[in-house]
Amino acid sequence: MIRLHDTMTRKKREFEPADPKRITMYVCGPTVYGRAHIGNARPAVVFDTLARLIRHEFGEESLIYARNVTDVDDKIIAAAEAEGVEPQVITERYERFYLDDMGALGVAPPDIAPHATLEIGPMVAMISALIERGNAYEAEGHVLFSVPSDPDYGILSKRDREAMIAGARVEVAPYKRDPADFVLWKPSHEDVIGWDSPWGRGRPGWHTECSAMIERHLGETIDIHGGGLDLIFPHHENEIAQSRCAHGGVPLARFWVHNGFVDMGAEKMSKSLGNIVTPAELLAQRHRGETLRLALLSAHYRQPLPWTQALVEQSKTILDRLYRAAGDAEAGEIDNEVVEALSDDLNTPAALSRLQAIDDPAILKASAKLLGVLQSSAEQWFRGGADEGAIEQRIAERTEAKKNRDFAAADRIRDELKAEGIILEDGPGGTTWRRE
RNA sequence: GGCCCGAUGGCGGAGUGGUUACGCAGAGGACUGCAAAUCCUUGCACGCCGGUUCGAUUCCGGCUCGGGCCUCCA
Repeated sequence: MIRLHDTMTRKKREFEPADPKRITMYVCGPTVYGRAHIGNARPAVVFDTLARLIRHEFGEESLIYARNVTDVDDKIIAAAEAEGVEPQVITERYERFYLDDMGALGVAPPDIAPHATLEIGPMVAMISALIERGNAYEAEGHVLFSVPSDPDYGILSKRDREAMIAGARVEVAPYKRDPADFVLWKPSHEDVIGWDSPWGRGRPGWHTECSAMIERHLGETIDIHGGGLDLIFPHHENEIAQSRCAHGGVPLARFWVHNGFVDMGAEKMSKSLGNIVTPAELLAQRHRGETLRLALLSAHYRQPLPWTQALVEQSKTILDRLYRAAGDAEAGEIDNEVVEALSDDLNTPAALSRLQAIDDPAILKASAKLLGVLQSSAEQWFRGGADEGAIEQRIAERTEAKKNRDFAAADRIRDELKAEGIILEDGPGGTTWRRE
């Protein structure tokens, strides 16, 4: 039995899918205009882990996991203009980077990766439906969602109208009937990417994409909708409003699952604060993706996670030990306590703790797979990518020096290899080596 | 200002009404030419003030501090 915290009710509840043979999960994916940072990676890793758990619990084929790609957006347009290229050049490049980066973190591709630009038809259809139902209106080439038309608006973020108006940082464009109304469709000038629509040439607003893609690929009500905490308002609130109103009031998602932030110091890591660290940078510094993944799973997904060098190093040490413990074992049975820990609202720290207590290599290997770690061979982890021949030769030289009790020479060789990222260890059976 | 979340040892981090996980780092020891790895041993905490209770880190209230959202944001 899996229990999940649901943002809508702010409580942990038993996760009972509507159809255990067809569980639907949608997670807000990247807007592809720049390189993902570690904070962006957290939801990808968290929901990848949740997907592993669900598949373990309900069967490999039970889950349909969709993660969208936002490939039309004002930031993309701006980036394209800045480089003097077509938006597709930007979006294709950064989607490729995103998949590479997430792949390095052991994140499996989702089952479905809908692209906003390929879903314009469904979006136009949904917007039209909202207009027909009186939940949206056209104004100066824009189509806006009428917030006052939806009495349930605010159910997820627990905001009432007065609170939202008190906030009043919303742009009050002259064509808005109500300050809280948000854009479903906006006009595009001739030199900007756009599609023909009943309201003229334009492009969709961000919130619309997700609602339309969910409807088309997964259905009117999905089991799990995930994303970062910062998406609760306005993005998910708006998705809910659109979908509920377009579908006669049926709920959009049965569970709303939100991950906390990765922090730098006391603040969240974010591009606008300029305090980001990217997986690409860390990987370039010889850190392994698996290390970064473990670091991201070291705190419960709803807690803030302070990102530090020490955390990365600690994660590496833990993985070294796990790999030594697992050796070259084949995966065996999965440890039940690991499953139980994960089943309790994806308690990865508790699962990791249990993992470190498993002394059967086969069970360890199988159980670690639920967390998406320990899936290489120990040989690959400790030695992969190194120039074995050269290292063996240096070791032979050092062994000779040791035999002659020339410890200065022996230590020099060891230090030189250390500088190249190779650790030598003398054991009863001779000298062995591993990558740092 | 409104809404929301958090505060656990040097660090990371679970959890619990009563003997307070686990990991990293540290200390001591074994082993080693010295290391590394491994093994053994080991010190260290529940923000403040009240309340409920036989008993609170755990429940309730207040406070302080920190963070998030309210604009793009994982």
